[in-house]
Amino acid sequence: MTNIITINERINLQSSLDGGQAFRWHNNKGKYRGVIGNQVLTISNENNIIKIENNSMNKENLNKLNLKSYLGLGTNQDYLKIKYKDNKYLSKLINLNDDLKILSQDPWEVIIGFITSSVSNISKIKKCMNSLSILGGDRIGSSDYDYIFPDARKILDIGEENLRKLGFGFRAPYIIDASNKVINKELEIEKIIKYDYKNQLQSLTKVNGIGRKVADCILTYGFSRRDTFPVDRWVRKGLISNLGFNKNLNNEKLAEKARLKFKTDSAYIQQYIFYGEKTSL
DNA sequence: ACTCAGGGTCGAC
DNA sequence: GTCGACCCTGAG
Repeated sequence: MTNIITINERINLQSSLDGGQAFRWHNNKGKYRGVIGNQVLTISNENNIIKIENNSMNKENLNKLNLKSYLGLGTNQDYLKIKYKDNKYLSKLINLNDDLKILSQDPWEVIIGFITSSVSNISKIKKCMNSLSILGGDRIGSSDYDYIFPDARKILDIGEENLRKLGFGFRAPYIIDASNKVINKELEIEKIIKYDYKNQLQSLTKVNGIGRKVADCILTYGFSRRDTFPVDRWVRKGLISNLGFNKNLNNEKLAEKARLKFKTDSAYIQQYIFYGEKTSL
């Protein structure tokens, strides 16, 4: 039984786990506790080595490869520093946040998380997502937030009115729609990974409450795409103010342009810009 | 108490 | 393509 795993790589836990990609990691004195799959884990940095502890009630063996994949550790993005060294704005952001990693999370939870993100803020998204998992999910650990995220069936059992009571507001019917479309197979999550980008967007945006920006986030954080460039209010600001993009373009056009420019660097560049603009670096 | 804005999207025009 | 509506909550 492997209850502790160490990985000799670097990650900024704050910006990666709690910077707006994922909404259910809880910081307790620098250690981040959260759920991956059906296990409760605590992740910390000790002497520049990543330490992952299993805190589940029913512990299963930790799989190092899966954990590395979740944490975006398989690949190294140091090359970005060199590639963009002549761009003052980007090189500053890259160097300031060089241990920021893009996670590969459970697609369903990401779908609900980013539907919830619409005109909201990170702290409120976290509140909603945690309340929902507590109300509808199976408890798998001893702490308040140790729950598996509820599946579509369980969310339908909870119902729109209860989602509104939890604070989801006008997003509640969107979440019900996503759940319905999963149940009746209008949205087949396990198939989306095989589609090309255009069809992925088309499938996801069939769901009420998922537009281009939310779909791009879902594809990035839930389906491991890295050639996606979600454009929100912050990223729009960065692209226009600091990278010379045309302010007359709408967010979808900006996303297309940025995606063409940055190709498979897109997801990282986008996240650097998001993080940078939000913390006004 | 009141205004404002926060990882947008939808439907009507 | 543009515009108002949409829920709620914490900050000022």
